[in-house]
Amino acid sequence: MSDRTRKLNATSYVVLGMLSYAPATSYDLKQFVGNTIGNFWAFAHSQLYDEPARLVRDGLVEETVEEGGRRRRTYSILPAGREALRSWLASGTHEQTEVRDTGLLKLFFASFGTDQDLLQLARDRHKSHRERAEGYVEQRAEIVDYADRWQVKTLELGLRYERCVEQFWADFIEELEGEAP
Amino acid sequence: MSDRTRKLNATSYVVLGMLSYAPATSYDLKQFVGNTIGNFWAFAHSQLYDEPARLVRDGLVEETVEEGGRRRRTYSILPAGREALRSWLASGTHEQTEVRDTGLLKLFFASFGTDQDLLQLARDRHKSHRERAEGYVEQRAEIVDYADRWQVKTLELGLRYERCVEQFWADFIEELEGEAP
DNA sequence: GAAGGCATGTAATGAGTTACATGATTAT
DNA sequence: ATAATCATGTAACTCATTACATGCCTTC
Repeated sequence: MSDRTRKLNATSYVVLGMLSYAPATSYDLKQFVGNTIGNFWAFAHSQLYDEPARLVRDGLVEETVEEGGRRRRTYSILPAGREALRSWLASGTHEQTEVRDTGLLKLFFASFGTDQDLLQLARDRHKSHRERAEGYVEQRAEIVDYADRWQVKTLELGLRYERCVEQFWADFIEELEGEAP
Repeated sequence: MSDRTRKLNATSYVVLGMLSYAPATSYDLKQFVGNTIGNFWAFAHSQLYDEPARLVRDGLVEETVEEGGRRRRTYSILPAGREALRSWLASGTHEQTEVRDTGLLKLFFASFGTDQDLLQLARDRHKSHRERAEGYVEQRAEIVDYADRWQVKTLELGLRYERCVEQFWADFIEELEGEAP
């Protein structure tokens, strides 16, 4: 364990959490993240190569290198890592949720564009949120029988969120079309 | 205008958008952002010092330095900057929305914590989203009479989102309490 | 056996965060 | 006139994004 304890961030806990299920390579992490929390919180694949290396340096994870071949690196969580995750889960959660939505930014500044732009934006966003909601429904059906109960719950929150935003844009399109028929 | 055109990002457009209303110092930007889009997409104040400087380098914004005193720097948008904003508003929007919510991450990994942690998490998150929703209601009342129409709309989306997530956690708390009475 | 995609990684750059510093203004 | 807070900025560090590079496996 290194003495200078770095402050862990969200990426750290995602990696620790994933590794709590089983040892994994960076590629495994990438796959798992891509199908689950990557839906709402995206990580570039290089982050999933960098972060485990940092956790090794921190003494929370250990690395075993495949003999010969491609010398792939597999990461396993150490007791200190499990402890870090537990203590994070037990700590208060006061950070503000961030919703990074380019569509919202464009709506905010829509006065500097045309009416056409805005209508197009609303249609794009409506479609995108609807598709994502549908994706969640499928995903839920696929995993509901065997996945971790809380993972399924997470998906349900995602679904509610997408439905809500989808509805917003639908109402908004209607409002716009009512004005300029 | 510089020849190597950097790819602008969300921060860039926020600054360009704000400056489209009127010239401003970094501090002005910080205030405006803090009261509006900062609610869902936060920017550290240093970003609002760095980004205008980059936009100057890009030839999209110009800087005038106060004579004497604190030599404060005021930024104004140039025609090329307005054009960049317009063209962004006219372009398609296909980026996925990111919802960076620590609560969601903790829910996802809740199996590695205790039931108590989870209940506490649900209560924290419920409270936080409720308060934010209430804040939006007030904010809307304050600005609805004079603010830009689309800015108000943005706030409405924020409000719907908060209500939706608030409800999720409320239902979830009920579910948990139903199990371990 | 060549092509295409999956798996694995690194380097370079750019951006974001945190901490530090200090000048101005207001309130007591 | 001192404290507190607002306003203004920079430096150091960490993190994220993008591009590059290439090995391995499947399929045709």
